Amino acid sequence: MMYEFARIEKKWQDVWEARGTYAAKDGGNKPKYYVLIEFPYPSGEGLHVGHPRPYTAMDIVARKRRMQGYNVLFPMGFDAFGLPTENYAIKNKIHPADVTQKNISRFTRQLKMLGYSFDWARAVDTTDPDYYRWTQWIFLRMFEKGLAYKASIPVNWCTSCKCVLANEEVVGGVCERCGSEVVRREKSQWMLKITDYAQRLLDDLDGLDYIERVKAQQRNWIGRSTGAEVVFATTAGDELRVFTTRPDTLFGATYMVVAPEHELIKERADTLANGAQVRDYCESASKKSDFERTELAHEKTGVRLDGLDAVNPATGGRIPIFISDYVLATYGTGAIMAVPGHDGRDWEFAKKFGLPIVEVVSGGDVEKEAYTDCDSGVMVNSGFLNGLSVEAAKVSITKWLAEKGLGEYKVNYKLRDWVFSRQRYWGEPIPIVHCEACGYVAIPESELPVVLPKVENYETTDTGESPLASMEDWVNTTCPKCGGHARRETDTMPQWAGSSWYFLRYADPHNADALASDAALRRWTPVDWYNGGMEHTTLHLLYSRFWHKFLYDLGVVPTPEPYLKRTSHGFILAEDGQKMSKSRGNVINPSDTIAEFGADTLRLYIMFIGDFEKTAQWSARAVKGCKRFLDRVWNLAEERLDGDPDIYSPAHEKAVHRAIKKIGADIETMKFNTAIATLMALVNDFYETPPSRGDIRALATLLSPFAPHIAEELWEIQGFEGLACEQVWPDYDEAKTLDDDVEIAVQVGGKLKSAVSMPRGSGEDAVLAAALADGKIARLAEGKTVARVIYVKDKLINLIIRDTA
RNA sequence: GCCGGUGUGAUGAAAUCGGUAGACAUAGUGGACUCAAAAUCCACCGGUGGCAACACCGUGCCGGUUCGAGUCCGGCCACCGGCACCA
Repeated sequence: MMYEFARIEKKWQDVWEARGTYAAKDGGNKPKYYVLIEFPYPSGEGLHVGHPRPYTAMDIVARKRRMQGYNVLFPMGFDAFGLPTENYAIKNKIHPADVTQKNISRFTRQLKMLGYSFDWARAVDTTDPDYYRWTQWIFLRMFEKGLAYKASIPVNWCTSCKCVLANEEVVGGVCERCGSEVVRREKSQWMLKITDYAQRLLDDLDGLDYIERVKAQQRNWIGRSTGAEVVFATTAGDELRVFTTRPDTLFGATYMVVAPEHELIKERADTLANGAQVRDYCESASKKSDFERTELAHEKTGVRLDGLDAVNPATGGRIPIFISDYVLATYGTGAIMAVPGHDGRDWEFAKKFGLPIVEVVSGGDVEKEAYTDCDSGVMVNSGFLNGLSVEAAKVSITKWLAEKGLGEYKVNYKLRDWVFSRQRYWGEPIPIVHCEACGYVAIPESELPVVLPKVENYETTDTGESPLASMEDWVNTTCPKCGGHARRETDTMPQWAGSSWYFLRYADPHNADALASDAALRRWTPVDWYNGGMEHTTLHLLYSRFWHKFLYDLGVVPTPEPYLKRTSHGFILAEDGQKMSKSRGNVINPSDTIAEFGADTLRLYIMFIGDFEKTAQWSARAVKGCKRFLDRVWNLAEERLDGDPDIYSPAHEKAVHRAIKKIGADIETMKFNTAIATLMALVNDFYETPPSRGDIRALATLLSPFAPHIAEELWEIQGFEGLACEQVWPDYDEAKTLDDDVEIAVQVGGKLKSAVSMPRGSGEDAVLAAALADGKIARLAEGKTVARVIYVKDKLINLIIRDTA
């Protein structure tokens, strides 16, 4: 009989669905285990081969945990708000909600074809009003606590999406999504104060089992640095505050620089001798895109503020103030003290503008380049700091500043608040109205959800307003506070809103009274193991940690962190080594592979392709190898064998015990490729010596997390009890993994020369005797002295041989 | 520049602790089966020299530690990912 994968796969998918095999059970006393993968954005293109890599990996983990006796929650859902759907809808004149429904059903169908053990009854859809009601609810709690606020700030404006972007969405100066130019625009935006949580987001990483590169990237992104805030007085009586990580170099501050957006300019421009020139500079800086300002503008430019100087609080000397775009308005105070002797950028600027460079840390040559080392070097030209180390000087000057009321110890972060408004239609409405009398007012909880109205025209406008703004009947409303006239907020939330808490909803997906019940959250959260893409490390992963901490502070969730363990998969490249894309025509559709070889083959191949964490290249030829393996498995067991299903054959007992050990360990460390290699090697053994019924039982059990359909079919053919996927994960006996006789390598002078077979556990004397009895070794040792013997039990013996003196 | 990672056959890759480098697979070569092909099964498969036994070389490069280094240490080089005028 042929291995009819299409029939078999459909058959078992139907059985599992009918029996509710993979439902997470809210009762019972098994320990829980929550396995999570990032839910997909249901794009119009359907499933891509990139999707099954993380899904199959975590399906294997979920299946193994069930076999290990856990009550497993392994859910799936759809992150369905977002621009591609909206753009597709505009182009094809279909409502985004209809597009979304169509895409979700296609994704669901494709995912079911892969035989994943999701609990489909818990599926969530972020665009469902019953879902986004709670997204809005969380936003309102943040608004109450002052964490959601409106501010007019320079934002990143994507010229193609006609929409603002979060800092995290701007990559290399262009829009992360469409690659178009991003420019600065001053706009009033809803913001979320993620910066209030910066320190906790940083500190709590220490206790988490995240892969190191994820932790490192989040730490970098949060960007904590310590130093001091120092107050400089200006000759006009202003206080000019700066942040510095090197307060020790204060005596070397020979000028100051403020960002073009700094308040001081607005206040003082009129009083300056060169006010017009300063304003021109500001204007041209504001017109530059982020790209021009950061990537191209390494040549320093700037203008001195004529007639306004500052006083260095340490030296008492007058120093000039400049305006330059190398100082960022959004970091620190938007102003710096410039120490050209010990900062590369300040040094460059000082050289260009002919400003004095003072050495305050000895050890370099400040005329040649800035000396930035702070580990070695001694303070000079620095009054009371002279002779101190840099570290001691930092402490001393900070104390001095605090005593004089001129400054204090200060921590700064690169992390900025999260720009939370989008001028688009297909997102969650922000549940706020603006009342002329009361200002911004929250929609009462009883009126949630604020449902996204059906509009005729959801195209974007160049004015930077959401398509909702033109819906007069919807926009005009009454103020919940005073009953007067009010206008609804017409911006919507970014795509990252719904995904910031979706894993909580899986615990209790149909709850109408809360985002999830307290009991359900206590039962299922936190997530035990979360796998997702590296591209979400500073977006979704950081955002959802922030939301979760906020919910923890409110007492809504029981733990301060949402995910205990985080792993990440590599991308799948096309066969030509390029990224898969429609335009290149090199996209592999999983459905085609399933049709040709079956879901089990695809699952196996995508896991066998290479190191799970690394980028891998698709190979159609290698897919066939996995199909060949399953054919070989099929041939072994397609007819019912006789014999005891619980006893391994003497010929294979050792190999089976080893396979159980190896495969179990490999799943835990995500070395799926070597786990599959172990299965292949076991089957190769079975071709050399026919397996018993018990051996086949072990094979089907071990294979079942990887290739669940064929495992189930063989299970049935062999007449074993129950389902393969419901078996207990087998134990191995360490003693039975070991050989009675071992091959011991014999080295002479560290070089492999021979090998001897010895009983396991043999002592050095016996092995040495056997080694010397070996013809080749005897020849090498003839007439010489064995000066030293290194023996590694059961592995190797190394003889150091010298000429007899 | 900073942070993280990688470098091994023709190819994808293996190698818990420093202990027989190349498991498993793809491609290839030879054979069996077949009228033939495909499929399947069996064997070989890092390089050089040799009829062979065997010898020498071999994990990006240079050096070190060690009886012994793909693995540890120091110094380079190349590539990939992230951040970047962050004071």
